[in-house]
Amino acid sequence: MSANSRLTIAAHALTWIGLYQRRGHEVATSEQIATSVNTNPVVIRRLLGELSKVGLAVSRRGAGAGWMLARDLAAITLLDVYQAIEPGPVFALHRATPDPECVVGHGIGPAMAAVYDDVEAALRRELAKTTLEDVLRDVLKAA
Amino acid sequence: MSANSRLTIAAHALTWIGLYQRRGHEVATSEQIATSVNTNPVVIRRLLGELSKVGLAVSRRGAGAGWMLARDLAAITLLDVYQAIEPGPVFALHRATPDPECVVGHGIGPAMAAVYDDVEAALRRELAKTTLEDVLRDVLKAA
DNA sequence: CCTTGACGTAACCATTATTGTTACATTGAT
DNA sequence: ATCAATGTAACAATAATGGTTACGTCAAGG
Repeated sequence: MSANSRLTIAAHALTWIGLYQRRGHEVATSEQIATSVNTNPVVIRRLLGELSKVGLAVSRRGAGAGWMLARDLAAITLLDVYQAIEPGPVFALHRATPDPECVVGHGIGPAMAAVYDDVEAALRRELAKTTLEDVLRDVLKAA
Repeated sequence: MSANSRLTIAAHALTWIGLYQRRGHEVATSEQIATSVNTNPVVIRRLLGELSKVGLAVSRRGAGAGWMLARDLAAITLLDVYQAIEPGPVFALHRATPDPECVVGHGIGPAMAAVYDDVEAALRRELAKTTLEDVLRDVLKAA
């Protein structure tokens, strides 16, 4: 599976902003975050742009611009982040429609879809258990 | 996420073989399966090849060649199939190592890895709940 | 022993998602 | 008016998936 690191980067960015703000700073720039993540600032701006659309982050423009959290770290779960940035499901059905004349080809789609729904629900339940506050606590504990 | 349909196709193929065998046939050809799945026979052979490596399917060569199940449908869970064909994890950590001088950059990897382990475990638990026998029952019920 | 049907596999290509990068218009406090 | 940083377009590189063609290999049955 094309493992993607979008959730990792998004959680990293938000956690970084949260810690930075707790240390007394107003806003964090995409360049600062990109340095910690070790990537390009545009990657950060793109991700935070998606997060701002769903009300997890807020950006300021002009002089003294940068990013802030829209809510406290404790009020953001990994599920919130996941839903903001993950478009498609983990598993897909057939690319081309299976043979509808075949019993299996006809019934396999709904059967698998039901399973996939349960799997996605379990995945979401698990992601909902962890807040970014939890993540930050683990991060500081490891230091 | 690059939603992939490999699990769907694999479950479809195995279920098809299982039903075909119950109807009294010895072996199923990749061409027959491909017709039901609506794809190319090579795609089926590639997938079943991976499944045979972990002991879920068996192939015969020569004249009268084709595929058989290595175990009954009731003894194959979707987790078995998933583990045979899914190489990587659903979520990945950073592509490039984050800044180790940064508190967050240093601790975020292990923190997220722990969460991802729990998520994968939940996903596997869910897939283990369904056997191909269950899938076939749903398929026949829909007919 | 040789024909034959299907497997096993390599080699491409097309499509898509993700990530990295450059470039530039826009914003808004100072 | 300046200027730092956002918002966004555009493009390349990489990788995974899936479709296709081609061909060597195998073994049952004539």
